[in-house]
Formats: sequence, C-alpha cells, structure tokens
Amino acid sequence: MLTQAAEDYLKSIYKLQEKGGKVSTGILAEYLDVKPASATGMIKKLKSMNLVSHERYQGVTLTDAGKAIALEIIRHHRLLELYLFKALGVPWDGVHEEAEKLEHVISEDVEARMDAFLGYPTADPHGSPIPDKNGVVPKTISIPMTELQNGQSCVVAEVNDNDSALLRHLGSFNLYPGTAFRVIEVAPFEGPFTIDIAGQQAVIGREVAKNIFVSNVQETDIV
Amino acid sequence: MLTQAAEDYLKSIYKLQEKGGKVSTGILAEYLDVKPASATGMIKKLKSMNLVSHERYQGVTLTDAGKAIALEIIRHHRLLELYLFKALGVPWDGVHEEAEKLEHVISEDVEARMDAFLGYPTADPHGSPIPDKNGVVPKTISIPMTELQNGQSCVVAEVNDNDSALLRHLGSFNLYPGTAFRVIEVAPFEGPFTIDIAGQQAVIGREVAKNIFVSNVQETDIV
DNA sequence: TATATAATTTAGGTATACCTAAAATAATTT
DNA sequence: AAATTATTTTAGGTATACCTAAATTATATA
Repeated sequence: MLTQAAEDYLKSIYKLQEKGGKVSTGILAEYLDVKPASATGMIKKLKSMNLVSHERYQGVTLTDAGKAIALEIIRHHRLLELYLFKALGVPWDGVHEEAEKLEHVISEDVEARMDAFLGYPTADPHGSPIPDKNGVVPKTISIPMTELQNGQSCVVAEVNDNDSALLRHLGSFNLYPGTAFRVIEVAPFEGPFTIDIAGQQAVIGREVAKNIFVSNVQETDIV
Repeated sequence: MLTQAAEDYLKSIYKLQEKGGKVSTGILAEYLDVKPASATGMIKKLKSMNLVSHERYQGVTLTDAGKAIALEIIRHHRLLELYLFKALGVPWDGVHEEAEKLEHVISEDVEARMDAFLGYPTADPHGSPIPDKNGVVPKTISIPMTELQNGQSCVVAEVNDNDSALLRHLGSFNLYPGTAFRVIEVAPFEGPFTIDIAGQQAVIGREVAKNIFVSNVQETDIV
C-alpha cells in the first residue's frame, strides 16, 4: 500500500499533466502546497517505485503503473463526492473536502457498493468524469463559458471543484451540471456575461465564467 | 486535531477500562499490537495533553477530556458500522474493519447525516451501544449466553465484534441482535447448547456462546 | 558571452510513531 | 531477605514526510 502523501502526489501529477504540458517540481510543489525540496524528495521516492519518470530539471511524467494508481484515486474521489451528494445530501461545495480524506481509506468493496447504488455514474456533482474500474475516463466535450457569444444557448457540463465559495455562488444561480442557459449579452472589453436560466436573469463575471465549462452550444433566435 | 494513533490509544484505553480493572502498559500494548515501549511513549504524549492520568508502573486512566474523545471515536465507529450495514449492505463481518479506517476521517457533518438517515439508532449491527453526541452511552442489560439454563428463552442483545469468522458463523444461524431463541438443552460438564431459533435447531459450542450476550430471559414451558 | 535571475536539488533538521536492547523498577518465589 | 522473574521505562535507531538554507544547474538578460 502506498502512503496517503504518495497517492496525493500521483493524483496531482495526473491532474497537472491533463491540464497542460510539463509538470515541473515547482508547479507540483505549489499545487500541493509544499516546498519544492519536498516535491523533489517524493519524486525520487516515486521514481524508485517506477511510478514516475524523471530526469533532473526536466519535469515528471507518470508511468503506466503510476497513472493506473492516480486514476484509481480519482475514481474513489469522484464516486465518493457523488455518493455524499446524492445519498447523504452533503452540499456540493462540501463534498470535495470530505472526499479528499475518504478517498485514501475506502475499500474496493464499499466503492463497488456505492457505484451500484448510484447506478454506475460517469460524472461527479461538478461534472468531472468518473474513470471506470479499468481506468478508462469517459470523454466529455465542453468549452469554457468564456468562449460563448451573444445569443448562444448551452448546458453546463462541468465546473471547477476546488473553490467552495465559488460553488456556493454557482449554486445560488442553479448553475449545476445539466442546467441549460442562454447568453443574453456579453459585455464588451472582456466584461461580464448576462444570461438567462429558466427565465431568470443572472450576471456572471468573467473570472467566475472561467470556471464553467459548457456543451451543446447552439445559436438561438433572440426572443 | 489528534493523530490517528493517539485516537486509537484513547479508544483502546476506554475499552480496556470498561472490560476490567487497571489498564497496564503491557495490556494496552498487546491490545494495540505494539511493543510496550511504544505504549509508554504514547502514554507520555497523551499525559502531556491531559488526556490520561499516569503514574509510572501504575497503569493509565482516561481524564474527562480523554474519555470524551474516546467516546466520540467509538460513536463514529459504531454509527459507521450500522450505516455500512444498512445503507450499503456490507456484511456484518466486514463492517468493523472498514469502520476502523473511516472513524478517523469522517466529519461531524457527515456523521450527523448518517445518524439522521438511520433514525438516531442506539446500537450497532453487533448490538454495541452507540454513544450520543454528548457522550452518553445507552444502558444495555444483558447476560452471557453461557449463563442460560434449559428451557429459557431470550433475545440476542450483543455479540463480540472482533472476529470475522465468528460473525459469519453466527450469521449462518441468524444469530443477529434482536433474534429470539430458546435453549432446548445445555449439555452437562460445560458442554454445548442446543437451541431453537424460529423452529430450526442449532448447536452452539461453549466458546462460541461466550461471545453472545442475551436479554429478555424468560422461563418457557417445553412444548 | 558574461552575468543575473529563476528553478531545482542537496544537505541537514523537525516531528510522529514505531522498533530493539538495555536499564530500572516491581512482584513473586525460594 | 535474597534471588529470580516479569513489567515498565529509558536510550538510541528506523521510516515517512515535511521544513530551511545553501549549492547547483538552467534560463534569460545585458
């Protein structure tokens, strides 16, 4: 069994790898809120276990074995989030923190039972895909809300899950994955978005919109 | 926040204190499967936090603060066991091990939600009392099954929860808390018990019977 | 290209919680 | 009471995972 810290490193490397290019020691350290020297140490340890590849000053990459573990932890995390949300009614801005602790201790058996209870879901409460037991991640096609134009309608596909206050804010507008809305107006000069959600108007600032990803984008006639 | 190890020590001291008299370093170490020297170290640490009282060579006692924490952990554990059993269908011989890990990471919020889901229960799947939020332990009146006489009927109140194989064995006879049975015959010379459970006969050895505690004992006419 | 800046790694230190082996203390037996 | 045995504690060591500070290596600027 890996330590919790090692699991967190693998998970973080995976997420950073997904987001963008090279995962440097510094980026990884910042993401995990530790000092670069600590990241160097853990990278050496993970390398000795053949879970990551690493050349000095060149950044880290997950090996197949490391990626499999990372995906397993992410699966635990996202299934737990959805379970807490659906079965116990934990608000969506609280599930992340809770799952962060549980993901390291839940057994495969309990996970399978939650999976069955939830009907083998493919996305967590924030819209993030849940990898299956074999580490296959369901594909989701979505674009940042910031790319939307006047008059376009769409459905919320996914939102960033790492900011509780933001999630509460989005919740107050009902901006959950699955919710449809239409862009009434994008203010010029990178301004805020005025949108229509089920007949209600809402103004969404650009910084907030950056955290929202949408799908099913369609041109609509202005009513 | 206490470390997981410290919480386990407090919980163990509480349980050993319940069972019998003085909790010595050696007894505690054996119970936790660590060396006596390790127990000495942790006792010193807990004493410095005013969670236990300890005089060299005299055994440990929980302070009020230590007892409160011990009861909180035990509450977590037993609520989790019942939740896993009822909500997720985990077999009763598996819930202990699972709860052992979860009890240290579950939040008060999630615990309160499980408590409500379960209807504020007072006993776990093995019949052990669940302390309430204030640390009050529901009183249970029960006697060891080994004290039963021919012809007496009773209800299973509690069974020892620390042996999976035993629990599976009891489960195969339906000997769960709440199940009623009648003693048909106690074999002489400390022999096994022949009992009647819902019309089915079963033979329960003495070593097994020592792990079963019963209540509502009544004399019955032999039919 | 030389120098300044930034990123990374090494070296050495902290805290937790375990270990073994030896010393100290208590309890039991002769 | 003395000697043996058992228990407990001290002393010193291991592994994990973090830290700071200094040294190294790479990158950017003059």
